[in-house]
Amino acid sequence: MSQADEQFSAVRKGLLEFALLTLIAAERVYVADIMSRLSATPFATQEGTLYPLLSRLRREELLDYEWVESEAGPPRKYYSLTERGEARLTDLGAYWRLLTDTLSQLGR
Amino acid sequence: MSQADEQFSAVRKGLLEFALLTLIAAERVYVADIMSRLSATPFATQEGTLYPLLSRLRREELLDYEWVESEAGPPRKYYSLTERGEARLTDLGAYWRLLTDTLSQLGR
DNA sequence: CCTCTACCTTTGTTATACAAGGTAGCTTAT
DNA sequence: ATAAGCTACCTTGTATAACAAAGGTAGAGG
Repeated sequence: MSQADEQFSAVRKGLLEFALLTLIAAERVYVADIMSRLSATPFATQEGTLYPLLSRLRREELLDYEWVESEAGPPRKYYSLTERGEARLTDLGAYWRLLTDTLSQLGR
Repeated sequence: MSQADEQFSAVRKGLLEFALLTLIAAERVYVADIMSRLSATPFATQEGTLYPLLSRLRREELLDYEWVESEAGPPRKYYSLTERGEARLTDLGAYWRLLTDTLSQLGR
């Protein structure tokens, strides 16, 4: 995967937001969960990438969070989608399909 | 579309190479043809974007070209895929499917 | 010689990704 | 008690890359 990642990084770029919104829409997660869920996928990433992205999405009011006490250790920030976030995810899905359709039409 | 393009530019970014290889695999084209074929799609772009991309793909030996006389005006450079180019296009298609599958699995 | 077509380069902006470093709460062991 | 260690939060700085806009060369035809 590492070699492929190098070669296709441009394609993957910008899709982390899509992956992240998709994941958060499906599960209530905090950062360590996100890292873990993405680690086995092409979207595997670092904290230093994830936090700024989460901050941006929060500024755009696509995400919300709540503090949740942990059984052991410091409290955790669990993320969820706002209504705007769900709308954005829907739009991204539509855009993704548009790209797919366009690519398939260019191939004729 | 212009508003959506702004919002989703990160997703579109990096896919121009994929779109371009797909198009050139399907048709023998020169730059004006490419601009025209892409103009009605999310991949619409400028000469200043296209030429450097074509140069890079040629350096990577994914593309080849041949000069063809025009009935009127200067000769045109028609592009085609090399064997490596076709292999790359196949790989991109596989990677695209991987991304699609991953996204769909994250949404559960 | 003027215009059109077609080639291509240069420069600046923007966004992403990553690596490294920094703060602080909670638990455990001495 | 208190120090050490773990978990979890987050920021800063750097490299890379795509994109876009503008500018530049040159042949063919009227």
